[in-house]
Amino acid sequence: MRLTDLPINTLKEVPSDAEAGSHQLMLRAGLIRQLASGLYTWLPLGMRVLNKVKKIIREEMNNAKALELTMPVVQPAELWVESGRWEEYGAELLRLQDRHNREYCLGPTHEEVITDIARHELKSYRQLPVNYYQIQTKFRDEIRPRFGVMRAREFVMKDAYSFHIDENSLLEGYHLMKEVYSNIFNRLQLTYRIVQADSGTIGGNKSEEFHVLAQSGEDAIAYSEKDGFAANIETIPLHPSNTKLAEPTEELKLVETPQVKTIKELCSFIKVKPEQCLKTLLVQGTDTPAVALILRGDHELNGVKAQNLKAVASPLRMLNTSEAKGATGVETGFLGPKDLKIPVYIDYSAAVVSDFVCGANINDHHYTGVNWKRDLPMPELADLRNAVAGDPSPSGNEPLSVAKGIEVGHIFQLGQKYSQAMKATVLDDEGKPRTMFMGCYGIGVTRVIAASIEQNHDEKGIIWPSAIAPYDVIIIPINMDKSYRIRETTEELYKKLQESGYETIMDDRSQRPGVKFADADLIGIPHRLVIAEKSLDQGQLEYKHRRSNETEMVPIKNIIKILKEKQL
RNA sequence: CGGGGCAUGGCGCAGUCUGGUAGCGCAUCUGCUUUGGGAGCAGAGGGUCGGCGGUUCGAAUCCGUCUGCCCCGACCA
Repeated sequence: MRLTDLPINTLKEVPSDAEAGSHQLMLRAGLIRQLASGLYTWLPLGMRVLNKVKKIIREEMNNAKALELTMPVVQPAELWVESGRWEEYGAELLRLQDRHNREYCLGPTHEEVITDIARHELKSYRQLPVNYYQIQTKFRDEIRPRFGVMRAREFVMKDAYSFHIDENSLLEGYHLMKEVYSNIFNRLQLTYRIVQADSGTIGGNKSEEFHVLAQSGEDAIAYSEKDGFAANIETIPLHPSNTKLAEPTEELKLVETPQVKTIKELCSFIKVKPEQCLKTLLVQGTDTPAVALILRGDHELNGVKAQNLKAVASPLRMLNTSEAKGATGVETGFLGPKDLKIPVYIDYSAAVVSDFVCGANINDHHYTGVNWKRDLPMPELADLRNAVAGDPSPSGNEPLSVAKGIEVGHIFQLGQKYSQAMKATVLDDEGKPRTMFMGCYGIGVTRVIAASIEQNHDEKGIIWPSAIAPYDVIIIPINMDKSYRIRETTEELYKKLQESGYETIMDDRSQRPGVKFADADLIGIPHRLVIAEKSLDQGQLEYKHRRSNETEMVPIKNIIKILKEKQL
């Protein structure tokens, strides 16, 4: 493609809305443009990347005998009522009505539709197992779209659904998909990790997530290299600490702390570390207006774990400041476990802190040098927090490391949740109807692209992995307008590369070299070939890989051979 | 949905406090020069200052209201 035929509108300045690195680069390189909150147009350059990702996914899915189909984006409410999710799914499901006031939704996922297809199309166990998939636009009315295409409302997803006669077959299908996903993410040249996960609203039994490791990730993943364990920090059960409670060394002291309401403020006000402070959170109780949960200052409450306590109302609800004050008589910043007149639970790790700092249950006051047993009785212990780096791995005693991840894939063993609700049965070898077992498998296609950029960029721009680069090669002629030789050589080279199957950009714009170099770097084309007078005399051109800092002179006539060698 | 911020040419911003001729950089177009890392000079086009209502002789600026977008928290591929 000649750049005179392909308008690439690269931006020097960063659009002020873009926060994440990948979002900024996608806008600057002209891959996408925002239409409204969470809605993006894929421009021609971005579209090429999108198509490459789709192609890889299709090839690997087809290899595994999965069958491609396409289901409607708009789905009738009846199916969702039948599965129970019309009520369950909540505000994220965008509901709409047609001219006859019939109810529909925009598909955030397609379990209902595919189960409906399966119950009509699949009659016999002889037809199983089957895996249907599609690559299609989904809509989820996210509360807060952000990071561009990373969390958009409209996005492209590859979703696959498998149908099985029994649990064993489901397991086989699940493991096959796990392998297929690994192949896909390997081909996409992503650094990723497979993580144990919660199945959330989709439901079912076991599920695993594929996370691309990146600083900007929204999920925190705990892992241990040695035993190969990895899980979302929210899903890891934690046990009572082996640490012994140390003997008190400080006197209990009441300290005036005016307006000091957060752990951060407290730490700088009285010069302690967060792990030496205990924080008190109030949630709604089952039979009481309030239950107090005590955590170490540096730890995070885990909602699912807290919700599992009998005394805590489900679903979990934090009290707002006025309710909290009503239940305790104290402002929220000054709550503490000592002399608190409501049910109290304490996280295991908070129970082994001695000489700690906590709210005094008196406005504008905290205690320092507080010790369990000496100054107050030990409350009931529980596992209340998210795992952090250094916690022991559940599968051994290795300390866990924590990394940020972007969820790009999720595989589920759904079981019979949908097939049962929607009566999807086949006849078995005795002619009896049997409810099918299902698996479902998603890949965030558009998110994969953002994730790839998060992992592959530098201060100049994107560095595409060869597998998904919009073009393989860019030719930059220097002073083409003035030199017939340059033009001629460039045209010849362009033709030769195209014929050899390389997707090539030729920058034939009348721009200064600096502009061309900057654009080439920004849009991240892997191989750069520069044609200039000085090297032409030797029959050479300059080769540079986007990832490398070095250029080298190579003979023009050997260029195809050289590109082949560089392909890795 | 709760908390915060922003809305002025395609993009990034100033001007708003203290009402009085709408401005800068980038981008775009024309011409000349320039051509190995986002050029220089000369010229040009492009804005009902998010919408509606109000105050005023006069509103980008003050008041009210609505809308959109972004950021921080609870959801997910």
